[in-house]
Amino acid sequence: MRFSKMFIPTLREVPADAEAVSHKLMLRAGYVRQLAAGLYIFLPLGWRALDKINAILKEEMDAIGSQEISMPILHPAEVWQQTGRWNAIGDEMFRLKDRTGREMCLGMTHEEIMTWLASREIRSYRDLPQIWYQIQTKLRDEARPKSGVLRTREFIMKDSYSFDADEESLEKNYQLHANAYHKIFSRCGLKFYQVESDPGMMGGAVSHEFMAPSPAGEDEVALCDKCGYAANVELAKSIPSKIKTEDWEFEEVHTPDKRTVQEVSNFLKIKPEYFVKSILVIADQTPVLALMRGDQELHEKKLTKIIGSHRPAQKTEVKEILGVEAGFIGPMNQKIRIIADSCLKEGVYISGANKQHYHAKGIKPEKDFKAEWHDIHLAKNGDKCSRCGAELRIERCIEIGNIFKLGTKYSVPLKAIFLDEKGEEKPIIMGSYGIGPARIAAAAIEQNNDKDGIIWPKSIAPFDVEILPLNMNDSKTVEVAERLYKDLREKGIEVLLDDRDERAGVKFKDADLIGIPTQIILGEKNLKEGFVEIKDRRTKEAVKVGVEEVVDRVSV
RNA sequence: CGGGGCGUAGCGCAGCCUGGUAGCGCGCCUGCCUUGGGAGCAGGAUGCCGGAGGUUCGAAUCCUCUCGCCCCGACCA
Repeated sequence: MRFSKMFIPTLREVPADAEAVSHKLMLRAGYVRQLAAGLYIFLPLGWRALDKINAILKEEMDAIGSQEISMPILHPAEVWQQTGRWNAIGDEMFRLKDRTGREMCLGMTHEEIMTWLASREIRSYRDLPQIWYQIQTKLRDEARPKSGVLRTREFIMKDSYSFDADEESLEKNYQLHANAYHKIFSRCGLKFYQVESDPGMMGGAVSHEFMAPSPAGEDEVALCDKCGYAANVELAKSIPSKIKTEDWEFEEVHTPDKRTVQEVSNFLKIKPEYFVKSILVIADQTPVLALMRGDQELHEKKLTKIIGSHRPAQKTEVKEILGVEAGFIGPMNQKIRIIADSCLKEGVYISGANKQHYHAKGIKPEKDFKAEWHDIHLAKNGDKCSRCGAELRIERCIEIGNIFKLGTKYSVPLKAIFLDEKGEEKPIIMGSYGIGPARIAAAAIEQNNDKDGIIWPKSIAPFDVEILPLNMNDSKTVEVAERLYKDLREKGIEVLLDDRDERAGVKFKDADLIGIPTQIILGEKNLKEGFVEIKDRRTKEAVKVGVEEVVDRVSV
């Protein structure tokens, strides 16, 4: 392509409402434009990059026997009603009515429709296994679209679905996908981790996420470099640092108006890890007391798995239920259900004394209070790995893909049944697998950029090579540029020729910004001696090469 | 949905407090000049000051409502 004919609206200044690096660079380099919150237009360069990513997705999907199909984006409500998700999902689903008043929605994912298809067409174990996939638009009315293309209300997704006769076969398809995903993300030049994750509303028991480390990400993962344990912090197990067991005897300490752990800690000059933090929550009308060590954070999702959905108690409720003001509550002599974090099992602690302006020192777990012990704290840097004891590290990541074992969650309600060898009816065992191509692009930029702009991994760059004829008024320059442009393309290399009548500086700046991996620089002086420069965008290293050698020296 | 911030030219911003009819830089257009890191000179175009209502002789500026966008949090197949 010729730069002069291609729509590449680069920006000198950063639009004010971009925060994430990838967002800023995608806007500045002319890859995307924003239509409204969470709605993005992909411009020619951006679309080419996505095409590259999608081509890789297709190759790797085809390689595991997954078959590409295309499903409607507009769905009738009934199918979603049958699985219960019509009601389970709230405002995140775009809903509408057709002209006859029939309720419809815009697809946010396709488990229902895929299963619907399977239910009509798959009869026998002989029809299994199947893997179907599509690369297609999804719509979700996100509460908070953010970070450019990373969280949007409309986005393209590669979603595949496996249909199996039994668990072993599902396991096989699950591993096929996991392996394919490793290949895909590696080929896209990303640094990534496969981590254990919470299946959430997708249902099913097992799921993994593929996470690309980046400060722009929304998730945190806990990683053990020694044994390889890797999990999203929403379920990561960890062992907080051990503390010394003090030989305090039980006593009540006057702590006037000192309520928070920090306040009491400062007042008594005792570190927060010697405190028990008591948090009252209300789960379905029933009060539950959650106990944390003073230096730990409660992880809501972990608690939800144990007691179901809940909310924090209001101040008046605390007084009503426990008979003492928030800030002075403790676990002793409580009649209500108590969930305590496992790390509190050992040690001697301080907590509220259940008495206004008093805290109790010398509390011994199991002796002074009973509780159900669970890991309900948020894993943090420096915690120990629950498997091998080595130190964990927490890294912020972008979720670029996920894989779920769904089991029969969708096949049962949608009656996707097959007859096995014995003629018995069985529900199809399913899995679902997603990848966000735009997130791959954004993550690639997040992981590969410098002060001058994007540095695309070769595999997903919108072009392989950019030719920079520095002076378009020099006939020799133009002649060589045109010849290289033609020869390289004939060799199957995708070339962007900056044929604009711009000064050298502008061309250099734009080339670095849009990030094509290889630049071929044609300067007058070099050309007179028969040389051009081949410059690597990433290292900025340039080599002088004879004009006739260029085509052979440029590899894809 | 809760908290915060911002809407003035294509982009980045000033002006608003203290009301008097719109400004800067970049970009854009024309010409000259220049061609190895966002050149220079000369000339030019561009605004419902997000929208609606109100106060006032007069509103970008003050007041009320509303819409939009961004950030933090909640939420997130």
